Amino acid sequence: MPYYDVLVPGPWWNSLTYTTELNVPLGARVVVPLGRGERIGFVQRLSNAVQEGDGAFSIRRIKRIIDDVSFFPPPLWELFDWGGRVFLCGSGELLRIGIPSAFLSPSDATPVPLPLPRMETKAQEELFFYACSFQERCNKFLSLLERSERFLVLFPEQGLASAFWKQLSESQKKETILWPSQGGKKLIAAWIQARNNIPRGIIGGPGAVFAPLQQIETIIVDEESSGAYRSYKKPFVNARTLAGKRARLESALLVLSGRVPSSRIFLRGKPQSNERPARNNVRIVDLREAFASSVQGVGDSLPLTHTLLSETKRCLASGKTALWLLDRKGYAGEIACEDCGNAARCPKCGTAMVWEEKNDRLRCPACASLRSIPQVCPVCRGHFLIGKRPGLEALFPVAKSLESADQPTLFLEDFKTAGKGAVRSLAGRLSSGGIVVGTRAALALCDIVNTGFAGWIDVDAEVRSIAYQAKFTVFSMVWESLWRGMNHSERVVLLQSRRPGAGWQKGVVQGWKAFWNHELEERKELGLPPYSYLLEIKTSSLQQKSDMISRMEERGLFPMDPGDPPLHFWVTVCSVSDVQDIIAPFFSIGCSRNGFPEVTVWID
DNA sequence: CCACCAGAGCTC
DNA sequence: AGCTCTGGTGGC
Repeated sequence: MPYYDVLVPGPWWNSLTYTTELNVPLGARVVVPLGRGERIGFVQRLSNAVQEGDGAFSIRRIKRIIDDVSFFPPPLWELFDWGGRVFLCGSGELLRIGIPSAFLSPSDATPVPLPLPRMETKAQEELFFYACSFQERCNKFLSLLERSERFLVLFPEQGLASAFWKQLSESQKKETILWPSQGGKKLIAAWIQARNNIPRGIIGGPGAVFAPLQQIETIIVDEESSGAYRSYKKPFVNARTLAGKRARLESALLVLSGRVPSSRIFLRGKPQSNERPARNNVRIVDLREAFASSVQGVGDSLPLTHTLLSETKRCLASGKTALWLLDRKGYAGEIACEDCGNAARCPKCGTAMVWEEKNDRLRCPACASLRSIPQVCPVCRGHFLIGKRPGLEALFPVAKSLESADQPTLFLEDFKTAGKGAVRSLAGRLSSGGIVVGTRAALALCDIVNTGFAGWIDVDAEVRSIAYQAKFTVFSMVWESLWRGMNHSERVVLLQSRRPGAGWQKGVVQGWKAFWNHELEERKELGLPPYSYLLEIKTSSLQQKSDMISRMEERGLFPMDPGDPPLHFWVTVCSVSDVQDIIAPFFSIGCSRNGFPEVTVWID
C-alpha cells in the first residue's frame, strides 16, 4: 500500500504519514486518526521516505476521503507552504486562518465542488501608487480594474473595503464579492463561489488574501504599511507580505498603494511622492510650556498649551469639529516623566511599572515587585506625572468648558464598538461642530464630520513592546490625521511634544520620503528591520527557552534575552530560512507533550 | 444508574 | 492544539 504525506493542521511543522489502498487525489482532504481522536488533513504527496517498521512511529490508515479534487488551486498551496516557512508558524497554522473552520471539522465536512482549470503563466509586474487622498487611490484602483479580467483588492479594514465597494457600478457589484470579515455561513458561501471561479473579483479586508479565486490578473493592496495587516494572535503573519507572494505565484500585477510606504517597500522599490502638508496645516508646540494644573491627582501640569486652546476656539468658531487625541495604547496605568517622557521603571528588572490606582503605588508586571511613586525622574530630575489615563480624563472638563448648546464635547473611548446608528447620531450631534476627546480610533470621525482641527495631546506616546517601530507608528497616525476624510486641506494638525523638532517630526512637515531617509539611517546602524528580520519567540517553558537560545548560539546567532516577559526572547537574522532549520526540531509533533513555541517575525 | 464535567493523556 | 477517555460527583 502507498504512503502519503498528509498535512494535518496543528502547531507542528511536519506532515504526517498515513496509508490507504484507496486512490487519493492530491490536495484533497481526508479524515485521519490522530492520538485518540480524528482530524482533517490535506494529502500533500506520495511519501517515499518512510519504510514501515523502522520503529520511530506506527503508520495508521486514512479513515475516509472527503474531496475527489484538490481543495485549493496550486498557487494557494504554495502560498500556505511559503507563508508557514517565512513566518515560522507552520503551514498548518496558516491553514486554520485561511479556511472557514467548517472545512476543517471531520463531522460536517462536505466535498469541495469543482475540479480546477489549468493556469497559464505570464511575467509578473509591480506598480507603486502612493497618494494621500483615499479617493484618489480609489479612482486609480477603479481604472486598473477595468483593464483586469480577475482581481483581488485588499484593504486593512473592512470599513475601507466596503467604502470602495460602494463606488463600483451596479454591474461591477454583481460580479464582485465583498469578502465577509467574519466566519460563518456567509463566508462559506463566498468561499465556494470563489472556489468555482464565479466572481470576477474580490474586495475585502486582510483575510481575503486567502480567497481561492483563480487566474487572478491584478492584486491591489491599499494602505500597504498599515499595522492592521498583521494578525495579533497566533499565527502571526502579515497579509500584505502574503499578498505580494501570491501575486508572484499567480503572475499577477501587484499594486502597492497607500498614504505611506512601509520600510521594506520603501527600501526595495523606492516609490516616489512629493506630497507634504501645506505650511499652515501643521503646528508643533513644546509641551513643557503647558499650563500648571489645578486638577487633583495629577502631578503638576496638564498637557494643555495656549495653541491647543486657541486653535480649538478658532475651529469651533468656523462651525467645525475639533479632535483632542491621546493615544494611550500600551500606556494605561503607566506613569511617565513630565519632562523627558521616561516611564518609571522597576529597579530590579527594568520593566516599565504599572500604577495601581487604589493603592497609589507602582507594581512591576514582570517580577511583581512594588515601590512607591518616585517624586523625581531618575533620568532628568524632572517631575513625574501620574498616569496618562487620569491625564486624559482630567483634560475632559477643560474641553467641556469650551462647549456650547450646539457644539457639544464628547468623550469617545472606542469608536469601533459604536454601531451604525450610534455613528449617525454622533454625526448629527456634531453637525455644527464640537470637541471630541479620544484615542486614535476617533480619527475615523474625519470621514463623517467636518473636522477642522486635530490636536495630538501628547504625541511622544510610544508603543512599548516593539520600540523600534514606535516612531513609524506615531508618524503614520499623525500623517493620517492630516489627510483623512473631508476638507482635510483646511484642517490644522497640532503636535504637542516634549521633544519638539525630533527627527520623525520633520517627516510630518517634509513628507514620508524625509521620514524614511532619516529613520532608515538609524535602523541600518542598529541592524533592525527592514535590514534584518526581528524574531520574537515565546517559549512554553524556561527549559525550552534556554534550549533554543543555546541551539542558536551554537549556530552563530545572537539571541537577546531581557528576561522581561520571562518566556520571551528576541533575535535578529538576515534570512528567515537560516533560523528555520535551527528551530524546526522544536516544532516536531513528537514535542507536543512539552508544548510548542510561538514565533513572531517582524518584517518592517 | 446515568448524565455531566473537569482533568489526564495521547498524537505518522 | 484538539480530541477522547477517565473517573468523580450529583441529581433523581
